[in-house]
Amino acid sequence: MESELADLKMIIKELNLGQDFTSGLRELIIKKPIGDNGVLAQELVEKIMASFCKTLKMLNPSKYVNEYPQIPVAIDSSCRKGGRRSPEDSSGSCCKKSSSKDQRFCNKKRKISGTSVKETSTLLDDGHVWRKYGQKQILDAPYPRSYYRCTHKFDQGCEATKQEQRIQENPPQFRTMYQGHHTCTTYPTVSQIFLDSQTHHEDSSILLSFDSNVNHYNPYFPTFPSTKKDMKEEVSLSCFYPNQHQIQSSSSDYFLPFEYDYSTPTAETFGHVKAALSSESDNGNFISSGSSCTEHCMEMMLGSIDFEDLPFSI
DNA sequence: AGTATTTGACCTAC
DNA sequence: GTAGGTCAAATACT
Repeated sequence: MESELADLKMIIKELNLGQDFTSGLRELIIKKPIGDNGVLAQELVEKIMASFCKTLKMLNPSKYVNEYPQIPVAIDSSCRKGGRRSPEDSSGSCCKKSSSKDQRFCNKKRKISGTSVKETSTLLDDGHVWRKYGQKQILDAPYPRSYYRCTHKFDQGCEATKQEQRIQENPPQFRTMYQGHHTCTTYPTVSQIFLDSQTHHEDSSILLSFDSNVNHYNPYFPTFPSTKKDMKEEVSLSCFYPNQHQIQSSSSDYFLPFEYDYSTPTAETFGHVKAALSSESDNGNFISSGSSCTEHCMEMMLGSIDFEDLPFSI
């Protein structure tokens, strides 16, 4: 029995390694698309990732959750579909009152590992869709703490949660604590990638895609931007991170000339940026530049461009 | 009507 | 025993 458990642990460990390697490969492909086969490669990587997740979910016994926190563990949604449950439901079918209560707090162990804390002056959109499920007044804290879970907790078993709490009124200061990793297949928006890049890669760059062709498969931007307003908000948000904002792509339809310094906007560089935003093609439009874009530059861009008049369709 | 938020109650970890 | 995290009915919103 013990040796079987040891074997299972080894299998899960190996699968986790494979998952990590595939994740690394995905990042590489996203950063450096490999020509004509790039889309196919991205699709294959997504399928491999899905396969790893599926296998790990099947193998994962709940008692290993703490030892392998990166394993996505799906909750038995058949016992809690649709969020609300009528009182009579609790006495029937799979969720008898006692077992329901047993399950209710099965994940209630206070999470210590796998957390990250951010303190910001504003409550920024982190790119994920959260559902508020509680608010609590905390002892000796002047402001209540809000509890959020990933909106895909029940449909995809995503266990990511976050807590938000105002810690100061003037100037406003908020503390956001993230717990768990997103295992849902809703890909991050530009702002999320940007926030991640702040945490993990000092010199990372981002790609702004204004692709309006829904058939063009791009796993990181499946629906972006869904509206022109969304796009404006995404671009606006990036203004908060002026020194790290780079617009870059190696397979762009539109290149900003590299000989210009886009960190100091001039009439000339503005013309390039505006033309890039306004251009259109069948394969989608990309802006590419080796220069970083400063907050000032982004603000001026936003001020000078009428987003409602952009030619691509939504 | 469907979805999201609010909020008091409940339960567990400490 | 208490503080903090979660549930779920009620309520608000779209």
